[in-house]
Amino acid sequence: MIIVLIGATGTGKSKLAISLAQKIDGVIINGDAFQVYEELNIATAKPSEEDRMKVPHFLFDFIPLTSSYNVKEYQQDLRGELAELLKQNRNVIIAGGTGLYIKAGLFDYQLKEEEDIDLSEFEKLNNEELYKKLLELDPSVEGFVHPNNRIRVLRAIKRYLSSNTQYKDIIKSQSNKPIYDNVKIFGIESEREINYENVNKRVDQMVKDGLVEESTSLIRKYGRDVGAFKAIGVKEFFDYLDGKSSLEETIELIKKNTRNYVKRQNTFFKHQFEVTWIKEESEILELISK
RNA sequence: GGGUGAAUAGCGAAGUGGCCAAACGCGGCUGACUGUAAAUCAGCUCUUAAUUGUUCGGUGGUUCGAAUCCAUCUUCACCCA
Repeated sequence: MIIVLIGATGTGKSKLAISLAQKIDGVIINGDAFQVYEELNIATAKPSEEDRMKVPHFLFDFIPLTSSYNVKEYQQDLRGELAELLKQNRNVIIAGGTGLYIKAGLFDYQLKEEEDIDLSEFEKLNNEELYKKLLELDPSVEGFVHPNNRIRVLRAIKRYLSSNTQYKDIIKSQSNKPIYDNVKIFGIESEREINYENVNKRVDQMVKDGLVEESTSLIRKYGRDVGAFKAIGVKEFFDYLDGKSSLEETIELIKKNTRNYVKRQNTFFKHQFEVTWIKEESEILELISK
């Protein structure tokens, strides 16, 4: 059985995952884009050593901070772990907040091997020109990518050039269903206001636990050009280190960014998954015992 | 007690007679999402079902027309006593 446990930041996913795993003799696989990185512990709210002793945890804390990781790699890693665990007939709980990663891993997203393609030619273009160029190459993305969304436009160009396949054909080739049997997706329901309060408290706790020290020392150690430093709780310290914002402002910004992130997560979950929304663990236990 | 300046939508801040329901920023809300996803991007944000109604500290004027001009009051800031 694969149980997917999603929910916005600050809804208590990790805790629930551990408790649930203990009850059903399950293991936990990380479904979070940033908890895969080493060294980034406090900002990502990675489960503690102690928690990891209680229940086997997979795909946590295993990518060097300075390497870049992406959906494709996660898809492979997740499927690799699942193959192994399902062979052993284990109950698996995938818990995390990165909807895209979880979806790409579980559903039949076609992410082909790609060669490196030099996009520097395209990067010189302005948004409008770039979008026009994209439509010349792959007209089927029209309506799927906003012209201002440079990152996506560039990605779409790269995807087309390296696969030579139109976007609509990639989508068509997929079933839009999980590739595994017996997948149950549960979402932790939380009122926005309570969720926000928890986020604020959680950030304060992180600060007490040494967030400032961890983030600033990692930035000093590795510089700023590190993909993983896009994490909330790290990037906000750039201005702090430059003396452009105070510690208080920085902490407030982290809270705000987390709140905004909560909103985006919920939008994704709501529209991209068929979620059974639950408030308590008992509801999951009841539903999976059927 | 005297003088000067300020008061604009949730906040900051433009606007100094018609093109103003009022730029812009922030915050908030909604949404998109197939290799940067804790990223990136879009829409909405006085009010109404609406080409509706009510606004720019209060009141009263001037004017065909006022957030913008005049008078007065209130509050705040600074300066002089």
